[in-house]
Amino acid sequence: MAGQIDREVCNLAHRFVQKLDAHVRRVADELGLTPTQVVALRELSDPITARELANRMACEASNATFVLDRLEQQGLVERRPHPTDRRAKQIVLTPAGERRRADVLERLDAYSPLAALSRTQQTSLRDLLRALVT
Amino acid sequence: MAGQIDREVCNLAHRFVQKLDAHVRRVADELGLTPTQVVALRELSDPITARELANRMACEASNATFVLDRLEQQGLVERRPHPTDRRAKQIVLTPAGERRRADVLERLDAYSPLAALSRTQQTSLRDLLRALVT
DNA sequence: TCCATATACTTCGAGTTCAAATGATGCGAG
DNA sequence: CTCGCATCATTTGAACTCGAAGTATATGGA
Repeated sequence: MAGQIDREVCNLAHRFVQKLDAHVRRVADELGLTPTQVVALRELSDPITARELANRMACEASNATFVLDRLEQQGLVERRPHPTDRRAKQIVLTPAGERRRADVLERLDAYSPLAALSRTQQTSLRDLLRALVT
Repeated sequence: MAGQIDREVCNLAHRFVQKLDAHVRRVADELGLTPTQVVALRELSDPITARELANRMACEASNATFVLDRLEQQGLVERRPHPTDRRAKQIVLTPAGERRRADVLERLDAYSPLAALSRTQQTSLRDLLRALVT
């Protein structure tokens, strides 16, 4: 049966992503942030636009707005007018935001979700997923 | 860099699961159900317990309670006392629930999320994910 | 120049999720 | 038998998600 393996793979993918989320949640609890804030800080490397953040977070733009509201309230980011596109806004980390981001990265990197796989297995997995997503 | 491939794989997995969710959402819209109801109906094959449903749905028990409330309100399932364990309840599909489930399965199966992969690729993917989740 | 279409951001509602607390029942160790 | 701990189901609260609708700006072509 074709549906058989479909089912299992979907279920496993779901569980794997849940595992990733659980780790993010753990880090968020440690740092007194919410999970989405952790992900947003992870992705906020350079000054980027809100849409670009949504792309990196793989979510809708409305979610980016939502999390940026919170981060802005906490003084971790700043919304500046975009230099060339007046529709857009440039998101910039404040100094406090930079420090927070450093904490986030340090804790996130203290765990490799792919540790159970060898290097060649990791690249196989990457290639298979690439084929599925595009 | 190790973190490099970690990042990409996690992102790809996230996007793949989003694609799966989008399909479920589409089916849910077509049938006038919510996405979670669709997933619950898919998993409700035999009379099972609420905990078992949560396991199959890969979610917390409280979510199973939540979705069962809705399905019960709509007359699609029934909660019966469990024959041997008085803590548990047996979830049974009503005739209307059986019909609904048939619709759900038909539409869900009309699309294979793994169509982009060959059979051997599918089993490779399954094995890699198995190793990650356990 | 002016209009049609596309894009950036935001607001809002409905539905989901997890996690913690609660009450009832099962079950094994002493 | 009974005490202590595990398990089933439920309730509740905070946060997250999507998608649709609305406003402002951009951009290409008539």
